[in-house]
Amino acid sequence: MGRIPCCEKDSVKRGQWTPEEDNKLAAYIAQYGTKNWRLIPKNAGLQRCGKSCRLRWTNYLRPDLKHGQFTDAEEQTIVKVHSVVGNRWSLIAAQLPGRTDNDVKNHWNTKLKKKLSGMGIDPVTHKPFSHLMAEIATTLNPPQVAHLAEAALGCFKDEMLHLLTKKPMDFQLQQSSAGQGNPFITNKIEQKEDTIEKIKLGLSRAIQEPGMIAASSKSHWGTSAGNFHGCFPESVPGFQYGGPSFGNSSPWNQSMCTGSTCTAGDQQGRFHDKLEDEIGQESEGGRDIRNSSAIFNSDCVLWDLPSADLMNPMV
DNA sequence: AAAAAGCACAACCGCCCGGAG
DNA sequence: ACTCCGGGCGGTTGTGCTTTT
Repeated sequence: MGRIPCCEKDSVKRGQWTPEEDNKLAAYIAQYGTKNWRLIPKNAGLQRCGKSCRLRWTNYLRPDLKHGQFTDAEEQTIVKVHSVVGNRWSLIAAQLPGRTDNDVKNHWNTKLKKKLSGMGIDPVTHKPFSHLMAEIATTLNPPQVAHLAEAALGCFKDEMLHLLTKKPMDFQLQQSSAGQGNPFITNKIEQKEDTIEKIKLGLSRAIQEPGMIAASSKSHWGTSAGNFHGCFPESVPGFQYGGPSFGNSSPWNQSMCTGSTCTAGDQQGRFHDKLEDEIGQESEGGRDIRNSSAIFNSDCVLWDLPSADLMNPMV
């Protein structure tokens, strides 16, 4: 059975929209509105599928849309809301006037995910990678923990190398400031290996450190910088991480979600109910992620690396 | 200077869901 | 109860521009 297709695929045009098509669609909608998307392309004289017209309108032509770069504030909002509702792009976009779910999704996938990863934070759970590894490690026996550390390094090594070597100047500056003074290029490979070794050592230690595990299960990151042994970068220009989820209210922080197949929908729904209120209050009263800046004010404890060593958040 | 790789963004696809009739 | 439609979503592809090699 199944539904009838929204259009005959053979007879519709696909691909990039031309300015002419845009004009036709915009003019038609301005006159007749968006009542029936199936009829719109036909009536507007467009060889397009109704769904394609709807997407073009909602994602690009709508007059209230904002085009251009996301601001820092918008990025922070995305991260903040995402930490509460996950990949519900329309919900996130609703907090950003003039932005569409597709905009937000694209921006998330192309920039913000990398930015968070670069900060050592898992973009799915919004927890630091080290924290996640430690949580997993609590369920394993010591021999398995060692394997876990190896596996984790295998997973992250390529990305780490990418992040660490993307902007050689950072290394160069750090090297000279450390008084070592060797030319960057000749030491590049050695530095990579050295850094990987440091990460390896630190990660193994983190996973096996009982205090860290106890602390992480009790106090959530960002709420008590003194108890949390996580690894965060120092303040990133134009980007601050955190939000309401950094308190005990976040479903992520309660380990209900462990990946993209998160099943905590009910809880997320409840948090969503509070979301708009929270965001409203935060933007007005300043009770927001800026209060969790303590996170950014300590060097990485877990991996025994100064935060500048680990990541370049602006990659 | 040219080719290759990387990147950002627009657009599409297939599936699902809820509301209206 | 059923169909149709609009809309949401995750994933993916296509395209054009920029950066790197």
